[in-house]
Order: sequence, then C-alpha cells, then structure tokens
Amino acid sequence: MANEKKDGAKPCATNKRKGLWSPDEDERLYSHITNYGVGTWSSVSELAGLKRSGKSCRLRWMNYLRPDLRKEPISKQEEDLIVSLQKVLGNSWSAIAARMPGRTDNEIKNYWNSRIKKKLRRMGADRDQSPEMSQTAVKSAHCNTEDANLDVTTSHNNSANEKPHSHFQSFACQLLTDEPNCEQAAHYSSLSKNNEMNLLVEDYVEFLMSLPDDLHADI
DNA sequence: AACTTTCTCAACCGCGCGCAG
DNA sequence: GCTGCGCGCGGTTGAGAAAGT
Repeated sequence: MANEKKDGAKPCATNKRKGLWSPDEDERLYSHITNYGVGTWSSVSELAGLKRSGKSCRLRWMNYLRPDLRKEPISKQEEDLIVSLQKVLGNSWSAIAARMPGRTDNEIKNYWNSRIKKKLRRMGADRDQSPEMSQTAVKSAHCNTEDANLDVTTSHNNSANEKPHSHFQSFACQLLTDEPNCEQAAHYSSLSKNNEMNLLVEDYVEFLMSLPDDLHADI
C-alpha cells in the first residue's frame, strides 16, 4: 500500500532502520508473529531478522498487518460513532478504537484530525446556517475536563428500571442534540476506565449502531 | 502543462505507566 | 523507595497524492 508509493526508510544513528516498511519487512514481521506470537516486541525485531525497533514493529503490526483490520474507508455511520464517542471519551483514541472493531487508534485519530475536526470547525463557523452542528463544534471546543462534578454512575443506576434503551436514547439525544453539557462529557471521560462506565458506553454504542441509516443522516 | 496549495495517512517522538529486580 | 525496561498512548511530522489555479 504505502510502500508501493513511497519508501523513505533509512538506517538511523542507532543502526535501526526507520521510515516506511518494505514488503519484505512486512512479510518477515507477519510470518514471525503468526508463527511464534509476539512475546516481547523488543525481541520480535531481532527474531524476525528486522533492523527495526520493537516499537516500530508493534506499530506496524497494530496499524497495518493485523489480520482483523478493516481495510474499507470509514463509513458515515462509523463517523457518527467517532464523533459521539469523542464527546464521551475525549481524545482517548485507543478507547474509541476499542469500541470500533477493525479500526485502529491511529486511523481514528487521523480521521478525526484531518476530516471531522475540520468539518466541525467549518460547521462552527457556519453556526448561523447550521445551528445543530455548530453546537457540536462548541461542545468540542469548550469542554473543560477539570470541572466535572456530575454523578454519572448514580444516573446510570437510576435508569435501571427504565424501559430498555430509554436511558441511552436520552443520553444519545443529549449528546447529539441538547445544549452543550461539557461538564458531563468531561466526567464521562474521567470515568471511562471504570467498568460500570464502560458498560454504559458499550450500551450506548450498541444503541447508536442500531439506529437506522436515515436517522444517522439526520444526526 | 506547470506550478502551488491542500489533504491524507504512515510513522516517529516523547511521555507516562506498570512491573520486575 | 529507586532504577531500568518494555509497552502503550496521544501529539506531531513529513512525503506523496490529489485538487485547484
């Protein structure tokens, strides 16, 4: 892919090769990991006969060679999901990627920085013409992660007796359409490593993915 | 056609965390 | 508690491609 169009790899001062990976290097790394597993990344490079750092090998495997990666472009539905998850989790790209099977943190981060961010900025600039999207831009721009004090866990527990999805529907609606509530978003972010919070997010994602495409278009 | 600007994305860098000794 | 190592993460860079003039 990238190696077909460019190959700037060169050895550096520490005798480690840097830059783009050649097809031969890919083949060596892939066959080593599929045959022997990773072990430690620092040893993979040597055992596979590569002059790369373990870090570089790990990155190449995670972002390009892993067999479970999805190669097709990010869909509109996935883009909506990224936007929603970014509001909940902030720039925790790995956490977002963990909820999007087949996508890597690097891919999502790149997509966010090159497309969505720009889109939101544009929408923000056009807020008079497009109020609903400008709110999204304002949410992203003004969130302050220091000031969160909302008890999300309690809110989640209280929703236990509600109808299935009703809590997540309101959660989604709040995230996607209501007035900005940056404190809440920040608090969600700060709790993202909490198991209960993970369940909440998983359910929300499941709900979001279940929405019909036309509704996604509206969002 | 030639040149410039913008976009895309693979890969690097530096930092922080967890763990073993 | 300190140190070194390995790993994972988010931010950033830079080369090539694509679009615009």
